[in-house]
Amino acid sequence: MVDVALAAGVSTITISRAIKTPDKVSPDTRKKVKAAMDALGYIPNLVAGSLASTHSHVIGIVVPTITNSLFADTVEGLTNVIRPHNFHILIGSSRYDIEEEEDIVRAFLGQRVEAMVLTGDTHSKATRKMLLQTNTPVVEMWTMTKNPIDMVIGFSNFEAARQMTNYLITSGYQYIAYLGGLIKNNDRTSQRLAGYNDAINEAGLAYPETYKCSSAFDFKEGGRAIRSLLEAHPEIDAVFAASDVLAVGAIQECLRQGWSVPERIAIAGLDDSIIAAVLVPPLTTVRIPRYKIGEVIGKKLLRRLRGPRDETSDIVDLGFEIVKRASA
Amino acid sequence: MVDVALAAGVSTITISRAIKTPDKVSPDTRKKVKAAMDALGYIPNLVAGSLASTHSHVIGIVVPTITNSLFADTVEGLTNVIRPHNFHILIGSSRYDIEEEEDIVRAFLGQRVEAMVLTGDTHSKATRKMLLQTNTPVVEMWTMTKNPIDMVIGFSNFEAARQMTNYLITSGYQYIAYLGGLIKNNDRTSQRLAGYNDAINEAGLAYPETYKCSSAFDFKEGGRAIRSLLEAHPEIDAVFAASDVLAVGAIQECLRQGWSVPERIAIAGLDDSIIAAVLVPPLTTVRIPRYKIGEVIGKKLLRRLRGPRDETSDIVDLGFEIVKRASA
DNA sequence: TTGTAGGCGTTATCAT
DNA sequence: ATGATAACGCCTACAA
Repeated sequence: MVDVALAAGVSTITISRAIKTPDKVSPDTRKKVKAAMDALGYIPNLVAGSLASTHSHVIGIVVPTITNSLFADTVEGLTNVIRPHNFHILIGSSRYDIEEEEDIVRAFLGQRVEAMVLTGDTHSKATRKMLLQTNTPVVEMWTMTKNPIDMVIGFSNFEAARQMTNYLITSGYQYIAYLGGLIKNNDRTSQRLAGYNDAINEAGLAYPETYKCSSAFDFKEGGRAIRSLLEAHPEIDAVFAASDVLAVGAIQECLRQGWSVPERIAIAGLDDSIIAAVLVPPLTTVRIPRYKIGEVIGKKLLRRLRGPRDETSDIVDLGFEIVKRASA
Repeated sequence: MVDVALAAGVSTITISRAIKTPDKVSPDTRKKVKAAMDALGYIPNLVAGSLASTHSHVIGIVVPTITNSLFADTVEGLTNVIRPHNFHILIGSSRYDIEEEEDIVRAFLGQRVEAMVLTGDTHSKATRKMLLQTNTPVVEMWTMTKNPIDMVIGFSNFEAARQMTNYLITSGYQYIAYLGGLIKNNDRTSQRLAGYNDAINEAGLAYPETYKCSSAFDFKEGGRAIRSLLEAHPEIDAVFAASDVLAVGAIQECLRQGWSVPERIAIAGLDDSIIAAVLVPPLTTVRIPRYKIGEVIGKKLLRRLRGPRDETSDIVDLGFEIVKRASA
């Protein structure tokens, strides 16, 4: 910057202003500065800028897995909103482990991210403490919670599961099993299970505990689960898989076994992943506003970080939608 | 850090050393420092550290789209390798636009990323210039090129397309159309088209230009393309879609139209995306080592940035694999 | 509209 | 093994 200043015949602060707040500099100087910058190939050191201004222009986000295109949609929505404002994204994947999440949060806070976006509302004590103590704006996403760290932007996993289960019940299925994800330290999967239980109870139904399976989100697990379910309980006529991955795996297995879907057994999922619509039969599932979640996070954070006071609620429920297709 | 130093009764540099190079500090002081840090909830400011040391511990990566789980796999592979070494990832999506890529590269260099990972080998002049001038380690991925900026880690899109086309030819198909992505400023799609052309020519075949379609990567485009192809050229008995997305869209459209796959028309893809195996019929496609690409990038970069001199080649061809399934 | 002085929170360097 | 001092490259505050 000193070099550029010398070349342009001005002081360094004028260079800084010409870059950050061009309208505070005369058009003439602006031109000279631009020329000097180009000539020298100057790229401002934003690290130094961050240190001096305490504005890093970076937002951190932790997702359980990057691979899963579900969260990728949210990340894409977020970047698209914040990029025009010169914000960037530091991304980390926790592999569904709150200790790993803690490590990432610590590292990102060290990088002085201006805000943190976390998946779900289940975090380690240390994570909560660090975030509160540093007074970092926080978004917990893909969930709804009564007791947020700060902002919450997502949908009710409980309601999504409850309504889909209800849909199966009112469609006339009598023996509805449940295929869910691992529950430990995962509020999304826990809430979905709770939603299923609630719907079943409300309807006055009662099944053995073994109507419920939980496994990692994996095609193969979905197949394995449905096989053991139907072996143990041949009366089962519908399965609600609280994740499309499991549902798809289950449907594939049914094809292999010659069990027709939905005639022998109906299968519903949750996510409306990209596979759901192209599957044969197309999957009845719950559509989550994945991209929108990212966009809303971006908008809320921009306001919180730079904008005027935000009067809108810090808890945003973006809802979901039951998508009825042929599989159930 | 000053507060921690005071609390521990040592100087700031000792705090720094206790964190970064614990073995250079006596076990006793280490304990005192740890206690002071915990008591104060101290989180070191890595921004200041980056400025002082010129090591940001951040690697930038630009992908055409985050949404696409293809690149997400690569990002996941990369993070998993570098996380244990305290490196982090700044991610950006260019939306298949080299001007956007340029903006992102400029911003990331401003953040003083220690290395940049780019998709493909087609970049703006300014992008190349910035990267070379700043002497930043660069990886161009998902491609092979004779004229790299620095490192190249990927596979030959030309060969992948050529071999798949060949497979269709040797399988006995006579009229093989091509469905590809948009070619402008995209070396991957261009190379795939070239590979198809090469195989067709080598086999002594000749088709009208209208045997080739190009469109955005989108289910609907795949469907639209195959409809117009078969209307214009009913003799076509196979389609090579140089992307699974297009292939899946095409297969879905065939189902709708009542054209059996592969009897009426065979369809092959490229990517081996997660959908390929679960589709009905399962998709014949080309498997790309997506996750591995990310891992190798991580390993090479770690060596380049911190390790001993790397004697292995800076151009790594990770190959691909023809996956034969029922659709062709 | 432009400039001066000082500081952001670390780490490199050189000493002890 | 520990410390004193001076950067790192920019921005804030204040001044002209």
